[in-house]
Amino acid sequence: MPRISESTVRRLSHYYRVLEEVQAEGRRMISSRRLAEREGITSAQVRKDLSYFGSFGRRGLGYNVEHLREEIRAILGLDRRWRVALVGAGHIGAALLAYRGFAAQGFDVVAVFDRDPARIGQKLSGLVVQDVTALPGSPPGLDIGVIATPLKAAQEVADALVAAGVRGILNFAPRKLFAPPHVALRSVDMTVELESLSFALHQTRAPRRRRGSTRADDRTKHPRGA
Amino acid sequence: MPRISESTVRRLSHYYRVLEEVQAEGRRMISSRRLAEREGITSAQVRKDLSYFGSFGRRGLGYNVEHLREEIRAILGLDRRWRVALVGAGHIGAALLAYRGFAAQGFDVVAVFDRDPARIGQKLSGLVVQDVTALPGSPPGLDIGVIATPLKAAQEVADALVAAGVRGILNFAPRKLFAPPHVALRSVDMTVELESLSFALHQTRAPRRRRGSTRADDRTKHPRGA
DNA sequence: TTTTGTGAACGTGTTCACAGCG
DNA sequence: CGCTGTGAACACGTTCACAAAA
Repeated sequence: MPRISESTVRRLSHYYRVLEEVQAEGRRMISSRRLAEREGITSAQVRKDLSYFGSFGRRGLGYNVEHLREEIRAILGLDRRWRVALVGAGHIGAALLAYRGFAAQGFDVVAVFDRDPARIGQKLSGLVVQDVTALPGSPPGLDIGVIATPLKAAQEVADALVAAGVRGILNFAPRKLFAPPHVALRSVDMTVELESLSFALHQTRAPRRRRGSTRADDRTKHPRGA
Repeated sequence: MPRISESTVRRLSHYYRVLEEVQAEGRRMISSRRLAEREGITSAQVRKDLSYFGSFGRRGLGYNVEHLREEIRAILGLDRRWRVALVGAGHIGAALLAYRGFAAQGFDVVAVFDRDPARIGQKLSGLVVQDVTALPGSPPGLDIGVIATPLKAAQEVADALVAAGVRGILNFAPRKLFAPPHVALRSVDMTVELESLSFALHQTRAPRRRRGSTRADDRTKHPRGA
C-alpha cells in the first residue's frame, strides 16, 4: 500500500457521508460515477482513492453500498471509539460539545477543561468543567485533544495535551501549532477560510475558467458548478 | 501574474497573522527564513509565494514588517469591509457571532437568519434574528453568506444566498455544497478533520518519516517538529 | 454493454540552487 | 557576506484511457 495522501483521506470521509445518505435512500449499489457526481469530482478519482485499499467493486455493477461503507468505516478507524479531551469551554467549546454528531461517529468527549475560575465546576453537556492544570494524567487513555482556547493559550495547551499522552490534536485556534512528529495535528481555521474568500472576491477578474479538455470518457458533469 | 493557488492564499493569510505578531513584538524587519520558521515551512516557499505579487523585500535585509503586512492586507482584500449574512442561529452560529476577531479583520455580520420560530426575533450579539424566508433581497449589498445550519437545510440555504446576491459562501455544514462558478465556496468541516485524525491514529505504522534529502542551503529546521 | 482497476501521461505545487543586489 | 527573487528540477496528486471482468 502506497503512502496515502491527506486529500485521499478527506475524500474517503466524504464518500462515507454520501454512502450513509445513499444507504438511507435504500439503494443497494452505486457506481464510481454516481459517487463522484455527489462530490463534484471525477469517477477516476473515486476509483483511484478506493484502489489504494483494495478492490471493493464489481465490474459492470459498481460498489455494494453497505459493504463499501463498512470498508471505509474500517479504513478511517471509525469502527472503534476515541477518547477526546476538550480544552476551552467558551463559545466554540460549548458548541462542539453540543454537537450530537460528535459521539455518533465514535468520538467520546470524556473531559472538558478551562482556565477561567468562573467556568470551572460548571456543567456543560453533562460534563463538569475541570481546571486545566488538572490535565496531566487526569483522564487515562486519552486519544485526541481538541483545542478551543484563545490564541495565546493554544501552544501551551497543545504541549500539555502531548504531555498527557494524546496522539492527535484538533486545533480551532487561528494559529500554527507545533507538536512532536508522533502526534497528528489538524487545524480548523475560520479566519483563513474567510480571508481566502476575501481574496477570491477581491479579484474582480473574469470568472475563473475551467481547465480545458475535449475528451470525455471519464468526465463527470457537475450539476450545479463547483 | 500567474494563477494563484489556494495553498498560496492560505499561507498569505498565515503570514499576515505572523506579521501582526512580529510587529507587536516591535521588530522592523524579518527574513523569509524567520517567517518560514514560524510557519514550519521552507524559506523558499515564503519567497515564492510573495514573488507572485511583487518584490517586497530587500536583498541582504529581508522584508519590512509593516510594509509587507500592508501589502498582504491589500492582496487579501482586507483593506475594505465585507458585508456578511449569517444563516443559522444555533450553537455554531452564536459562537461565530460572539467571535470578536470577525469584525476586526473587515467582516461585518449585518444580518442573522434562522428558520426556528423560537429563535426568530431574539437578539444575538446585537442583531435581531430574522426569518430565513426574509433573506431574498432583505439586506442590500451582501458579499458573503455563512451557513451554520443543520445538514439538510444547507444546500437550500446556499441557493437562497446565491439568489440574494452573495459572491462567496462559507459553509460549516458537514456536506458538499454546489454553487454557480461565480460564487466562491469554502467549507469548514470538523467531521472530516476528526476522521482524518482517526485515520492517522488508526495507522499503527512506524512514525511517518520525512522525505529524505542531504543538501541544506535553504532548509529550515522546525523547532518542535511538524 | 457497463463499470472497475490501474499504468502512463499530465499538470501543478514545492524545493533546489544560484545569479544578482545590497 | 546575507538574503531575495526565480528558472529549473523534482515530487506528487489527478486525469486519461484501456484491458479485464461481469
